[in-house]
Amino acid sequence: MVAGGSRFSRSSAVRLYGMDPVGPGEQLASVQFVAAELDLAATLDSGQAFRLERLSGGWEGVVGRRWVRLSQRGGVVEASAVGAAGDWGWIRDYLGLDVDLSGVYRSFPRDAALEAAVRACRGLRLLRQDPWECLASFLLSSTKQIRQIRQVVALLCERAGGLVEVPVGHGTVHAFPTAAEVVQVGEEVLRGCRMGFRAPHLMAAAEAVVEGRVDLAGLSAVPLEEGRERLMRLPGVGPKIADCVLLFSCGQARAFPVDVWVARSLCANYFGGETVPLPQLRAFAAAHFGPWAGYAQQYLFHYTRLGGGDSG
DNA sequence: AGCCAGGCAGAGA
DNA sequence: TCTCTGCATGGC
Repeated sequence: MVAGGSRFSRSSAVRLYGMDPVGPGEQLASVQFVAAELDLAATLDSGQAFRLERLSGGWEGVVGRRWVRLSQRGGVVEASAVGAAGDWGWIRDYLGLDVDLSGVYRSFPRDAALEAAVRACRGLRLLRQDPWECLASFLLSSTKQIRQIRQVVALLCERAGGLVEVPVGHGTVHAFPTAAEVVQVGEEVLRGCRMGFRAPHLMAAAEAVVEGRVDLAGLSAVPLEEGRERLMRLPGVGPKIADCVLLFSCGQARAFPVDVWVARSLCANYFGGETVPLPQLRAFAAAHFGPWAGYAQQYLFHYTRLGGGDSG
């Protein structure tokens, strides 16, 4: 449920798109709620999700199959969506607001690097994303800059995803394609989205989901190592991408994806600047950062990318 | 122009 | 177990 008074305002008619519209009575609805310990900017700009774009005064994009606009003033978040927004629990889930961030901070080891990152990024939360969208997006992420991942994902949605309802006067917006839709468009279309050698990986993952050879929903209820093993059976999924999926969409808070930035940060701050092999970095992280290691990882990642620490 | 980007997989030491 | 390399593509 949403804290604070739910206020449905700014209603207006909505234009419908898609194959099976719900009906012409749907309206733009907004809600304001108090969100303690949330920095929306840090959360949405920290490279977890690639479909919410920063606009003047907020962010706009698609969550699940809903168009949404988000903004924040002080401790108050305003969310707008189209149609049956329900009790807005879905946006609270997406923003990970059920996690007690202060408790997470208290669980962290007391070391200078992490404390500096927390000071700089306080309020950064881990999103709870759709597992398929998360897996597909991070399959496309390898050796690409975040800006470029956003472009490829946008192309993919445009060419393979269905339409979602948008406010009147708004340009068309596409949902992230389902696994079945990815299979249906075929690999040539994927290559046209500039994903290069990742195209067959995405196609194979989509086929595995469609054929029921991988159960993404089940990954939340399985030990971390088991989840890794299952995901890494997919071509193009190694330890890093597996941990991204487990952390960003399966609630596995111990998952600790080590990319080039996190590796850089760990080497600089915990190994005196020497270059340490990836498996050793992962082993160190698993032992050092505790039950919320994945959050620590995201703080180090974002802080390092902002130029903080001794590694940027 | 050249190096790098939220990596992975295969080969070889 | 570690290191090296190719893989597409574009940003800086």
